[in-house]
Amino acid sequence: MAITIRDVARQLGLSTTTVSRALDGYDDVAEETRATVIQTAAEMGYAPNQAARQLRRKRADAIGYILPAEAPRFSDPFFAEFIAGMGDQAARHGYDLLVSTASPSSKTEQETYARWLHSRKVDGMVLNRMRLQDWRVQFLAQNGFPFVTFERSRDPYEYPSVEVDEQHWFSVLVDHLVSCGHERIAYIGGPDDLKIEADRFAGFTQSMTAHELIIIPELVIHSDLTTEGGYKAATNLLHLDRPPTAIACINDTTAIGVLHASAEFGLAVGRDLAVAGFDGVEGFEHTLPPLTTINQPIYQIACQLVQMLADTLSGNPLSEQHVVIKPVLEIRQSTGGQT
Amino acid sequence: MAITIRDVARQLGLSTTTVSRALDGYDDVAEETRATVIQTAAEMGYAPNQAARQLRRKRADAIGYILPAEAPRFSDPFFAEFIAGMGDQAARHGYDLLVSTASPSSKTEQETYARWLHSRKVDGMVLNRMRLQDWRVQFLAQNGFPFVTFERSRDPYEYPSVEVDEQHWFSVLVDHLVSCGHERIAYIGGPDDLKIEADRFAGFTQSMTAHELIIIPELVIHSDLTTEGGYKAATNLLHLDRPPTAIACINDTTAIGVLHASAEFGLAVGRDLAVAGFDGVEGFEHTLPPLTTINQPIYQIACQLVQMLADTLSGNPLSEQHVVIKPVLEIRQSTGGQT
DNA sequence: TTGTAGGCGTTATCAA
DNA sequence: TTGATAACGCCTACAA
Repeated sequence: MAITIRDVARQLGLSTTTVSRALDGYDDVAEETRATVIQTAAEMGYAPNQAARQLRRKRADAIGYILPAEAPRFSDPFFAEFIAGMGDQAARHGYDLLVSTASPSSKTEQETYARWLHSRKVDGMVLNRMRLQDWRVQFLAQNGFPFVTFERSRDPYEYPSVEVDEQHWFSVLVDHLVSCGHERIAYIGGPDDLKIEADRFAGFTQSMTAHELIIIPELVIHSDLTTEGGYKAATNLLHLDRPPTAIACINDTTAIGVLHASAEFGLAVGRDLAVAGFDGVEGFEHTLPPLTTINQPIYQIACQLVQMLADTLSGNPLSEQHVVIKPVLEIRQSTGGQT
Repeated sequence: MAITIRDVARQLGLSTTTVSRALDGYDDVAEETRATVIQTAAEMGYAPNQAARQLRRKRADAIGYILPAEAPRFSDPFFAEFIAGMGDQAARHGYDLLVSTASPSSKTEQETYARWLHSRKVDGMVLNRMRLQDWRVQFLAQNGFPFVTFERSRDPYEYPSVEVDEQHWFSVLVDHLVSCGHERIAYIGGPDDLKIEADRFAGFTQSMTAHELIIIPELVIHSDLTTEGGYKAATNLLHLDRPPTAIACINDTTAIGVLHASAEFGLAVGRDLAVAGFDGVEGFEHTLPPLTTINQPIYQIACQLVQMLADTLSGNPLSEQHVVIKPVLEIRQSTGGQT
């Protein structure tokens, strides 16, 4: 059995109260007492039982994140980076990170959120991959449960969030394609109910319209944000009688698949065909050719989210409720940019 | 405040005992009583307080995983897939997955393991990226704490694990390079203390020796398992007076960087230079050219690990203590394989 | 400055 | 079949 506070107290001939307060840094403990307590506790390998502490303090010192994993063999590096960021920042604040997986909008997803909320397993949650109408926002907001999000759904609730002006930056990406001389530009997006799909496609439309270019329906494809999806979508596009000269992808992962399909068609990406992504996942500057993208600091965004959640949980007012991050357009060879 | 079991009991005019037992499926409760209890509890939105339950039951219904994140902007997709697999399987067994991050062998890592163990935040742990001598194995084993690992360290303790015969399969990979006619083969590895480094390099040596080829010291490089590291290592290799004609990489992520460097040197990978990786991360079949690799079912391995841990925790004897997974050699274009 | 005592919500033991 | 009661380990008024 693990060592309890009572064991430490008994060992020292003190009451559990004193030990508890010494360890928690209260100032009504003699310095000398505190010193011995801390030392003895460390020697004995004492660590407070979390369950007991949680029960008493009514908080879990944990934050939750439910990975929107669509399928087995889910390996979008975006999430590795996102989780690493949350984990690091959570640790800095003394929080644990509880992770579960659930298919978006599935029954499992609902059950998991409900269970974590009701059972107080976590003190707050981080959400991303927001949907246009997001039941999670409604559910958490209505239950008064703390949460922060990356991207904002369109639900009429007030909550802290970090976001990127997706529409604007996607239009910047498309502007870049246009400035390279492209007119017949395709778009490979994601599921219709996702906020990023709506925003990024809006950015696509915005830029095309501003340049008086026509959006050709057969060049607009809904895919699933995976490399495999991008590969298939691009294969279809390149089979067309009049294929596009440029393809703007909703994310980097999709773009990788497009690069592959292009190569199979014998096209030199950057010369015969321009390809651009969005996200800026670490390591994707090493694709062939290197991928032009909108680079968002995913790790920092994840840190920022946890920071905001931690502030909320400890009652610190947030200086900014809606943090807007400015990503960077990285022009690389996949759109003919310099090496 | 959340609804407690007492609220439910009061509502029904029953004792908390009966409610608890009805909900937990004990058979000494009248069927009729159970039915009303279950229904009322659901209607009231009751969910057991986890902290109280854990305190009483002396288990957390959670398993832990500490992500060996070396640096910020950590985005190896291997881990996204690994976490997704663990999360899914944990959920199936009613376990939560607690994730933290720590730099390998850092003080933080030690503190986190110690804290989770002593505070009983988790019932068991999953380890990977094992080191040759792994303090984690010693620490957990000596404390009698349940854990499972992917790969085995060389510590003299008995514990359940899943592993791949890394040496054998890396030698298969190198055999393949040799069979393509290569003799001047380079190796880009990882940190010296990692089990996979020792094993995969041993596989390299084994194959080279078997074919009576010379291992040229300047063609053996220690890198850091990242794309960036692979890029730099390959750049150095290709700057040599007599560069290699083939490069075997310790993992896929490293290989991606090698592909990039090769392109910068104007080399057509698959024709001028052969490149091979190891891991088989989902989506990496779409690199340019598609990467020859040893494909391990990462998702399934993660599931299997959690399954074994769950069995251990519930006292089921494991049918196999050391599960050996057979990966597959995927020959693709990066080594001149067929399209 | 230190100790006593009660309770957080649940489950297990024992008695009815 | 059900209920009273105690205990899990900790924290915190309150008392000393």
